[in-house]
Amino acid sequence: MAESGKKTKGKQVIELKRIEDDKNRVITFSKRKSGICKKASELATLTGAKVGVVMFSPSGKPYSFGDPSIEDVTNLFQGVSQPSDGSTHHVIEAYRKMKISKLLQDHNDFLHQLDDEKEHGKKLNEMTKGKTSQGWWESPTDDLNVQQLRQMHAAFEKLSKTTHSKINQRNLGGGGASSSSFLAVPQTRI
Amino acid sequence: MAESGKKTKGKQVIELKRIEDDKNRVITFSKRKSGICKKASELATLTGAKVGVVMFSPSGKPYSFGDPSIEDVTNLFQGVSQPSDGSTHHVIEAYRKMKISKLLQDHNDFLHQLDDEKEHGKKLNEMTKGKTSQGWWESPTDDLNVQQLRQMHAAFEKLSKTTHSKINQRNLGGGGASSSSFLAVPQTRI
DNA sequence: GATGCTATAATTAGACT
DNA sequence: TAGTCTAATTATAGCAT
Repeated sequence: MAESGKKTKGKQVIELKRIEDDKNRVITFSKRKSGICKKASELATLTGAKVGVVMFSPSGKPYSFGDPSIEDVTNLFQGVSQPSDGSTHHVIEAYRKMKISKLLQDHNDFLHQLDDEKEHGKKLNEMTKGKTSQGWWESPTDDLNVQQLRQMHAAFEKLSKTTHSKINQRNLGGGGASSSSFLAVPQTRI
Repeated sequence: MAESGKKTKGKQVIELKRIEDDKNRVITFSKRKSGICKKASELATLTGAKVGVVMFSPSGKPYSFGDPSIEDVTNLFQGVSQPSDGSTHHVIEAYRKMKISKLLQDHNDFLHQLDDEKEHGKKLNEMTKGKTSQGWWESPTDDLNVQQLRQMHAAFEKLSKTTHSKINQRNLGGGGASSSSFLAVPQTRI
């Protein structure tokens, strides 16, 4: 029969820009995430290198790969150990973590919305409906609060920078100017 | 000519174990390091994911890639170093509050800017500002905060709807971040 | 919405520069 | 040390399940 002769189109070239189609984007993330982890694993095996990979999916879910371990590698990179502070109120801390994480996710989605005119707030709505993703912030380690604040700020900072370049800033003349310099504030006494 | 007919052997299969030959191992690391960073960059571009990669070469040199930046991504996952003093419990606590407060301020500023560009989201902005200006995040027993988060959520959503056509910028600079954040840090040594 | 399939694009081992 | 070339291996885009 005059069949097409080929079962599939095979791999096609794709443009190096954000994949707009929701489903496709998620599938691509999933597949390529695996690919990168495999590559990282091979690199570590073949060369004996220490490799750490951290990825946050478009929806904000964290994934990681590490050899010897993601913690080891990132700590090695930052060259630090973390202070264990067991004196904080854990309930409040947990709540705070949840809130911060949530806000961070919100911002991620918000950024994408600005970038993505087709989808408006569809995803945001779905997310709000209750499937707050669970994950890294519920990890056993209990001393991530300060760090997570920095995460938060990094996110905001990026957001601000991105926006400022487009919108003529108006609010940063006075105290608000510290948006970008805030992170540089050392551990000073309050 | 009765030559072998092929200029090179092409890519050969290699065992998934440590490459013993020194030179070969280093070359492989170098090549595959580039490959992984490229993949990571593509993943970030295609799916909007945040990706961070940290690698220590066989000789101990650190390399990293990050989108938006390696610091942001690793901070997001683990947090940056904190000079552990042991006596900073309370300071940290207060510091956190200050930072949260500042973050919210920055955030409000951001909302203001968007609002300034387009007047449609004015009321929502007021709402958000009103809810947050009283310091809800500092309440010791804040059981309603999730709800308020959702309100903030709504504000984001509405705001994005009114402004997304105005702001048409890619998330965080895209490819620009890639090239500039692919850096070797020659200071650390293991 | 995750997995498997297939044809094709992309990566890379080896040799050289 | 990094870049080039070639041939062969891998990864994966588009579909199907």
